[in-house]
Amino acid sequence: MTVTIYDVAREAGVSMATVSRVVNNNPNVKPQTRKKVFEAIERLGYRPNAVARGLASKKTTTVGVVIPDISNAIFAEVARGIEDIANMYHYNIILCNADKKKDKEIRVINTLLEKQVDGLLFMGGAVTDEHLQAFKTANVPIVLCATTDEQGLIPSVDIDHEAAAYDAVQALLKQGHTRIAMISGTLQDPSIGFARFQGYKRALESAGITYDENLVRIGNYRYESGSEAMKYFLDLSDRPSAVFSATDEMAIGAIHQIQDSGLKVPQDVSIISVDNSRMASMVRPQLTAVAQPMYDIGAVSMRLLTKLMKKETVDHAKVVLPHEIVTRQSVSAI
Amino acid sequence: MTVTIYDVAREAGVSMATVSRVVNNNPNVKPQTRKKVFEAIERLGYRPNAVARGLASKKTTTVGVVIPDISNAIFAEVARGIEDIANMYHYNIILCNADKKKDKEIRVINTLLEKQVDGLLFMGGAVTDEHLQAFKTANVPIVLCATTDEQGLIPSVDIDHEAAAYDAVQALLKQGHTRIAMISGTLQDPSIGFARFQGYKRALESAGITYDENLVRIGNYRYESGSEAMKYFLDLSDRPSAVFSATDEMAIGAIHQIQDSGLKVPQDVSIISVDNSRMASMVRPQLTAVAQPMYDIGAVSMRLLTKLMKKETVDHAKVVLPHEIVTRQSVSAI
DNA sequence: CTGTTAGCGCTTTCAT
DNA sequence: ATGAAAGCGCTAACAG
Repeated sequence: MTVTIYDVAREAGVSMATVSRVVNNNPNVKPQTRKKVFEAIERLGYRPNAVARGLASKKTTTVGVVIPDISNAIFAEVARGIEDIANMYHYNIILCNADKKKDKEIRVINTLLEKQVDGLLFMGGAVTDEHLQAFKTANVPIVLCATTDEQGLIPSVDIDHEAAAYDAVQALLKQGHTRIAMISGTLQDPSIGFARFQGYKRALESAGITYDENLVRIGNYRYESGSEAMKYFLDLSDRPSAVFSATDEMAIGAIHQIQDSGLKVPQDVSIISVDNSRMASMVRPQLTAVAQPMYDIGAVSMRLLTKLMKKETVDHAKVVLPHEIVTRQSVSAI
Repeated sequence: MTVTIYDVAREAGVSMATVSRVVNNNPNVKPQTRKKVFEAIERLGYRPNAVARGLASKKTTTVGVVIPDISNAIFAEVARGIEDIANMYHYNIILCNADKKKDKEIRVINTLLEKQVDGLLFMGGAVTDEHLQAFKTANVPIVLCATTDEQGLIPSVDIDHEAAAYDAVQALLKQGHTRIAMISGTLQDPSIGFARFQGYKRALESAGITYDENLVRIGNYRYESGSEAMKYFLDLSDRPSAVFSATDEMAIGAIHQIQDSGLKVPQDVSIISVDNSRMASMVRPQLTAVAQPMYDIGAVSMRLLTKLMKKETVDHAKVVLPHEIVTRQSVSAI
């Protein structure tokens, strides 16, 4: 039924070892024998069984990727970066959505490890002690992707979310804004939520502006929640002249809310966000945003993982990719 | 170093078979023995090796997914549908981007098959004879996802792209438009490109309108190409009063092009598209579009694949999911 | 309900 | 340059 390496060996009149060598491109094979083997492979339609190979060699050339949600544009972009580099190094990826839920994350990490992945890329919510525990039992390298652990024990690649937020708010400050609101993500989320909120507060502080909790609303990263938050701000007696949104999508919701209430962006309210997804240039006015290099985060973390898997020594196990502000039309001077 | 089923057996004072039984939830184990085994597993920190299991049982509980581009929102949505259902049936997915390139598609199909996936979900460009050939050598079920083969030999789940386009254009016709342009995808793409173009032509025909090739531009599905196509139409001496776009993203590019030239949507030009991605409600005016149920296409195709993998008999191996037009604000009467 | 025993298809020493 | 043979860790009859 299925043709095995043994069948090929017999057909070619050589040993299994020799077939294995030609299949694996081992140079120690006489060209003539190699040819014979290839012909036998062709004739029989032989297809190597990667599972058997994995068992024998203890390598599967597949890596596990745990991701919050592949249907989120930001993460999908990271995933593409990961897969491109994985492909380049002949790895395949097993993709698991875990929705930033701790239990689900732990569960998929374990099944990935059971599947004997050669390495693991983890993109999730907070990295808790339980995560650390699970990582410890893995005897394969792990890199955190678009996240970091508090203690900085695990290799990771990410941007500095706090600084990104800080820079975004600075851009608003520089235009003379002083009443600056924030549409935040949940503070439970360490990077996108908490870190960006911290950056916002630090920027305000640096300008001597006292923090006003009425100017902060927590959204769920979605368009609608951006709209709702903005509605709240607009109804304030003393409404903000500028808004910092933790994500593009909420920013766009805010923009439309402003426009729908007859006001103008940026003339009446300026808006800036962090992300710079493709959508940022697909709104009017186009959105000014701090760019997170998502594709690169994916690509670099996969590259780092390949090095770790090859046991190469790496100098920077914690890489922080630069962010930059891309100025479009949603911010103006007050 | 690594603890195996044999170690657990010794530790628990039972045979490997018994350990295997408790790990696999085989009911034929005395509760007491089961308990002993679980304790040994716990004590040793045993983690079953899925690769070894795969070799022995000839099942990997993983399915291969070839997708054009995971960073494309439409496909990412399908992928999420696939993964959710896969997860529900305890399958994992190996994800491969193939960019609708035939060579790449054939290559990943083969590596997926080498990895002994239990089934394959194929999302790609045209299904050529070479594809059919590759599918034939697979001895696992395959389902086409958001595509179909001409001959209808392979199980598939998709919408009727031709009818979707037809319906979209009908909606324009119903509003009295007669000069209707189309922003198409490449005609090489059977479903999104060619089929939608055919639907456009058929709708025109049904209304007795002669086809004018000046009213069709080929885009690349991206925002910018929608803008460019629209610019071309706007420069026509006798510009169209309505535009049908093959995708949301190009439609949004067109909307902005119209607005940037001082005209209004839908007052001056109506626009309709096929997709109904989340972006459709994130533009102003909100985009009227024929909804493709992408998540469902993914979910249903994965569900179908599970049935095929379990060798259940399926009555409809070719499922065509319904599409519906969701009316928003981008279309008005002429 | 439990144990014995062959493999699953391949890689990898170790010889030759 | 090539072959022989011993596993890799597990499942699946089969026997009892």
